[in-house]
Amino acid sequence: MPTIYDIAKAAQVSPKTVSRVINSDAPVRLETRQQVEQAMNELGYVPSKAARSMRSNRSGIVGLITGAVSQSSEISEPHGLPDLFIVQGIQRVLADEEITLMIADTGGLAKRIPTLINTFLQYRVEGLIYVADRHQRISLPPLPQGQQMILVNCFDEQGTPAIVPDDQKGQRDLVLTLIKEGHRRIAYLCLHECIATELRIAGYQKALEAAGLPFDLGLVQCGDFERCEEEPQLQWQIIQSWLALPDPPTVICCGNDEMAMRIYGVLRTQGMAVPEAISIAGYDNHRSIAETLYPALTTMELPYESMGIAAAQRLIQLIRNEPNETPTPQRIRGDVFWRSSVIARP
Amino acid sequence: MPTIYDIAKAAQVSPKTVSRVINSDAPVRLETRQQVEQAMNELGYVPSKAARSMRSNRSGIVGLITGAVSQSSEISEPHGLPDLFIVQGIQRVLADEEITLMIADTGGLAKRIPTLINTFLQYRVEGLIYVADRHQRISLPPLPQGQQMILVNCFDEQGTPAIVPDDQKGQRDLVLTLIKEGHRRIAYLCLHECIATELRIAGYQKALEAAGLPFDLGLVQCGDFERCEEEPQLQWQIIQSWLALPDPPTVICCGNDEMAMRIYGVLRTQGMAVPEAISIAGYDNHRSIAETLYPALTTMELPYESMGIAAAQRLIQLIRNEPNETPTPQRIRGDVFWRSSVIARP
DNA sequence: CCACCTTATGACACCGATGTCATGACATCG
DNA sequence: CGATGTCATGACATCGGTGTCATAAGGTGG
Repeated sequence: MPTIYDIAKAAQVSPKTVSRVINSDAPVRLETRQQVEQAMNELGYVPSKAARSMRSNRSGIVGLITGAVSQSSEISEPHGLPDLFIVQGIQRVLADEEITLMIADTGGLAKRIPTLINTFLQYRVEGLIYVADRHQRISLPPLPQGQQMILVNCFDEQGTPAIVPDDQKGQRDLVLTLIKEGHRRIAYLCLHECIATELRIAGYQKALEAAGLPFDLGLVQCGDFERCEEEPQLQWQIIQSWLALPDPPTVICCGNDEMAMRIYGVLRTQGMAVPEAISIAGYDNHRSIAETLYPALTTMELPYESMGIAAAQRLIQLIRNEPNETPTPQRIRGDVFWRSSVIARP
Repeated sequence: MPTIYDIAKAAQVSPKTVSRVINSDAPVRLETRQQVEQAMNELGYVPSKAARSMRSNRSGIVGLITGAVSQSSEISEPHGLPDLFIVQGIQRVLADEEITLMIADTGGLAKRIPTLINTFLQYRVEGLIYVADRHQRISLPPLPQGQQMILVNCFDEQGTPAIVPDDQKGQRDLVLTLIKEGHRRIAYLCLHECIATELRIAGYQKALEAAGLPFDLGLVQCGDFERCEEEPQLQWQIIQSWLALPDPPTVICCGNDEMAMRIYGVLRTQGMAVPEAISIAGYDNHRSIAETLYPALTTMELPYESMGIAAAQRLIQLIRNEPNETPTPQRIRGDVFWRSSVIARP
């Protein structure tokens, strides 16, 4: 690979002049510039970032860590996680700023994180991004003074800048939409206990409250049986008990789209049509499910891409030392995706 | 950030001795080594890859390009792409070799590829990986002499080393398994025309042939109506026409898991139970669908992770100049995932 | 006892860029 | 016409490491 010295020799100028042509940071005679450019083209010159960043102290690299399961040390089974969209959102912003992204995957082993961070530091990354696979609290090892970092889909207790989905407002908005469409009895088949579940149940309650509807504890049940053999039956039992109520629900909100998909199967196996017999709503807008299901699923978007964009923008602000008033964690809203799995009621 | 000079001063040795401690490439007196190590710990020393790779001419970086739609210039709508698994497979291998991965996303714009490659070249990547979002033929701009590259999920005409899924053997294996379980009349509801579809239909034929079963052209239909409004009806028409045959199929192979998921909905809407009335098989083992559907979907794995692993291994061989006899493209086999959407027949 | 080798360390140049400063050729101005 | 300014260019040091070579101290063998 040729260097500026090779170019300089070929164009019969000094290396410094080649540098000036590359950076156009000082006047160069047109004729000279053309000679240099010709030499660069002929030799196929590509500048070396390593040499460049050594002088300028700017690597142009941001490091991203993903795939860890914070507490446990087991290897997690990734489920087709669309948290890839977070990375895509980040990419989009960074590409515009001419920042290159380095990605490291813990492979589910939290203990690898310090090593990964160290590798990034060796490359003198200008910022670090940690992306969790689900909304959670985490705790990362301390970083060197002045090293910027941002958390996505998670937060810590030290107040590191963090971007999380607004699960509470999300569930609230979804339920409010259902109410607006005439539903009064809304069941919630939630996921196992976790931060998202807590926030979403709170949002569900807020929506009912805002609409002046009573909160019926019986209409909130955990429908997540971790895909054990009997899950469909257990879920059907819950639904049956709801249907047996004097005032049965007209719509079931599911903890996420995957659960909604399974409930489609359960209901239909029992001869119940969606949405004619009962409406179904999901959460996440996991598109390969929500758009593909028949009928397509009404759901609340988990705004992964927006979160990625927000994270990258915030990180760039940090790198540039621009002030930012946004409190941490910064909660990102998603949109309701209204599809045909819910029918309006008079 | 401290340098070896700072460490050298603190430990009262020369920079070169610090270097020796870091690389243990020459004998250092125990006492001296401890002094240096102590200084490194106290000052929080992290070596600079930029400086290091400048001398050694080894960046320790591999670049990966993903997300492009080769021909068209439109932005594609990613569908929850599990080709993330390709990247994870690559990661796993590279991490063991202490190679760091740089990732760039075209955002669906093929014309950005040359720029991305150029950026990678600036970092002096030791190898390039191009990952396509679906099995296809592509054509990439030429690379500088000696620059190693490997294609994943795609191939070109220049014979660049490529890793692709073995769609033909995959579909053949799946159908052979169905036959082994007693099915004799197997319908195939395929995707739109593309390389994967061609290969899979060929595999379907080979399986019938191998089992001595007749190939009935009527049992192969395109069921991909691009999610237009009438898709469910059109699909139902096809299925109805099959069911009206004197010797109707006992199982429907779908072009992929998403289509299988939609067919579940279509069949159930028509009051047909899966798998009691008719069995369903998919393709891809898109886990968030296949495992989550009720009943769980029998399908053929699209071996994305294995492809990633194979690609990374092959690339490392190329980088190290090790000989490799494997022909290009190298086809990776997946496994049949037998789940409850298909019942055995006597 | 001296030639020779091994161990432990340092001095110095170099990798490929860029910042600083110097220099020569003109142009401009009083 | 000489002082000053601008343009165009080059020499040289520098960023943070490592390769090469030199060197001093101590051990070994003939």
